[in-house]
Amino acid sequence: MKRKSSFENEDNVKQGAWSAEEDKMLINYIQLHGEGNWSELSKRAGLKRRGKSCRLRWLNYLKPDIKRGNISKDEEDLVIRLHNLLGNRWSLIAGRLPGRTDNEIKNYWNTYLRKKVEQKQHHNSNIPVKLRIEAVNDSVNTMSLIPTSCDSQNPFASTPQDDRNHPWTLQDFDITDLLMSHEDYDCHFRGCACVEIPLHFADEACMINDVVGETWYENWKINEYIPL
DNA sequence: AACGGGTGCAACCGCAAACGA
DNA sequence: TTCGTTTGCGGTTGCACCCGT
Repeated sequence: MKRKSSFENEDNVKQGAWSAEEDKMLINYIQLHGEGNWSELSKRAGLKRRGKSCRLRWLNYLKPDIKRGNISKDEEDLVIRLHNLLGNRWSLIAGRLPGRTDNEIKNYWNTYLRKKVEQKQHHNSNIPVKLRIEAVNDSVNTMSLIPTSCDSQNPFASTPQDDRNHPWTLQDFDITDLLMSHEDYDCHFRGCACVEIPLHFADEACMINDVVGETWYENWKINEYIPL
C-alpha cells in the first residue's frame, strides 16, 4: 500500500498520508465511542488531524464494511448505467454498490471507465443505424422523434402498416441526432421502435442500448434489434 | 542504472446544505 | 431570523509507482 509522507503544517495539524499508528488510534476510538462530531473526535482520540480528515479516512478507508479489491464486471456495468442516469453524483452511485465508496467510484471513473465509455461511444457513433418507428394512433408529438436533418414530412401520413395495423416508417438516423431527440424535445410518443444495425456490426456483440443509450425511455421504448 | 512521462488513487480543498443555539 | 459549526459532496492535487527509453 502506498502512502504519501505526512507533515505538520503551521497550525500543528498533520496532513498527508496516515500512519498505521494513526489508523489504529482512529479505529480504537470509534469502536469505543462511535462516529460523529469529527473535530471533537479528533482531539479526544489524540490525533493531530482535522475532523474532516478523520471523517474521510474512516469513511473511505477504515470502515469495516468497505470492500477492497478490484471492481467486478457487474459492478462496472452498474456504475456505467448509473452514471448514465445520474451523472457525477458519486455518493448516489456508490450507495448502490455495497462496500464501495464515492471516492473509489469517482477515481475509478476518472482514471479508467470514462475513457472506456468514450471509446465505446466513439465506436458506436460510427455504426449506421436505421430506426423503424411504430406509432399507435393516439400518439402525440411523434414528430419530435424525427431529427431536423431528416425529412420533415410526417412519416406516418402515408406509410405502410405492419401486421398489427401500426403505421411504421424506416429512416436513416445519425446516432447523435437520435440521442439529441430525447434531450431537445418533450417527447410524448407512444409506440415502439426497432433498431436495425448492419450485420457486420452485429458480429461485435453490440447491444441496442450500447448504440442508442438508455436515457430516452420515458414514453416509448426500443424493443427489437434487427441485424440487416 | 538513470531518467522522464504517464497513471492511480489517497487526501485535500472549497462550497453548500443541514443543524443547533 | 441570524449566525456559527458540522457534515457531505464533487473537483482537484500531488506523491508514489510503473514502464518505456
